[in-house]
Amino acid sequence: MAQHMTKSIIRGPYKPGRIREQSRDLILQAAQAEFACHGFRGATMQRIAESAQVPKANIHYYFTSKLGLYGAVLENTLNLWDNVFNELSSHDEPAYVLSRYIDAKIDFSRTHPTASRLFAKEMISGAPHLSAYLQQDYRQWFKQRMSVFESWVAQGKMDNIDPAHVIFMIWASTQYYADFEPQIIIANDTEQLTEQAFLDAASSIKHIILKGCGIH
Amino acid sequence: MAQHMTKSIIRGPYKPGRIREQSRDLILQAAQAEFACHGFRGATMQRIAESAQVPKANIHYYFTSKLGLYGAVLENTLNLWDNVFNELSSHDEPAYVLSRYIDAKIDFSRTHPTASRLFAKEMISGAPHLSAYLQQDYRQWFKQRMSVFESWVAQGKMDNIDPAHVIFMIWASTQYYADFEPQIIIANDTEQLTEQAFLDAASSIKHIILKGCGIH
DNA sequence: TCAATACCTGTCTTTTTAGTCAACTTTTCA
DNA sequence: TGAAAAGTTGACTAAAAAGACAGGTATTGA
Repeated sequence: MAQHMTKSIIRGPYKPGRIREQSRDLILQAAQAEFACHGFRGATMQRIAESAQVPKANIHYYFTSKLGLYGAVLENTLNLWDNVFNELSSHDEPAYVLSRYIDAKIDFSRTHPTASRLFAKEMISGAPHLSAYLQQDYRQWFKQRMSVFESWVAQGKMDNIDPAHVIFMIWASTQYYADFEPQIIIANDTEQLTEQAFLDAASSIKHIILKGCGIH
Repeated sequence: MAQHMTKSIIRGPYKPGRIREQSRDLILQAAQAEFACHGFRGATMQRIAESAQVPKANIHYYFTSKLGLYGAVLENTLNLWDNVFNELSSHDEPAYVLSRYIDAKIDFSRTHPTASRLFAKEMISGAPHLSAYLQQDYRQWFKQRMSVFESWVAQGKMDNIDPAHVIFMIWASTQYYADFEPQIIIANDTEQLTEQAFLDAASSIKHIILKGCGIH
């Protein structure tokens, strides 16, 4: 009530669908964290409800089922992903493109760790809910990048390495700092990963990838 | 019965504890796969029982509880890990050590994918059941390797890169081929990963890591 | 102001789950 | 060989889970 009034002042008068959007976002946020931590089967609607501080029945008002909620979370997270990486399309200089891409990936790991973990969990489980995405957008994206790398190899701008492995190495290395955080924290003897730690990681990864691929 | 007789012929006369060992192994195997796929909470005793083709009550005869079973699976897998990597202790030539290490890691991903996925799932969940291991054996192992890298840097045998990031890159890149198999399969446009695919991956990773670190 | 619509939630049902237990069979070894 | 020990399992219980739903409140626009 007081809360709703405040929001209406900030965001304008109520319209049908407005509250819907806010509540859905709140639930999606909590659900993402819960699914990222415990996987689809391990997550419970009750815990998601508690985390979002809404009654469990409220979740079922906005989402058809647990599976429907999970699908919405995945879709939501995929959009986020696309928005972040779409800009990095094409450029002639591999050093520039790869540097920016590695920076963006590391930044994503820092700012959206749960999104990264959600996908990691889904992949490790065999990606049963991502087949449509993997077969289409992802496959297309991957093939495009492959051809860019191949043109760089043909132009002598980098060593003759299978581009797939380079891409996998970049993904693996950058996502590692989100997905395997506990391991890194203990190795670093620290409480939590600072922004500087992520910048250092990006710097090392860029050094090794660029030099390792013979890119100047 | 027939099964038991066969085994007794192959492995000698029965002794107390013999059947115990066999049944435990069978259950542990099934449990590892189930926990790797669905995580601790997502796995169910019923599914593990079906996968191992034993009644659920039989699992509770050998393991105190679901948590006890999970602990046994983790311990079992940790031993496996140690046995594979302990040999690679120390050698003067970084190129030799890192090459063999990368080969061993990739081979582990190929031959023990569920073990890799089990740990990945546990890490992504925040490693709630691995704190003891991480705080002791792992920490110790990590510090030892760090000092080896530092001596290489001091001797001018490799570039001045924070060793932690190099180790993380190797782990991330090699484990990726076990943990993110669905993604790699779709990118490669194949049905399953062949041994050759793993060898190619190892080759590319070695090229990039060694050259990228300035190791000759 | 006042219907109409959107939103909220306590309570209930059904299914799934971990774990128990007592009766049973098989194996061992003296 | 036969009694003790080890192993096996169907049937049960209690707790936790997803989901349904009716009866409520809040918001809207005319």
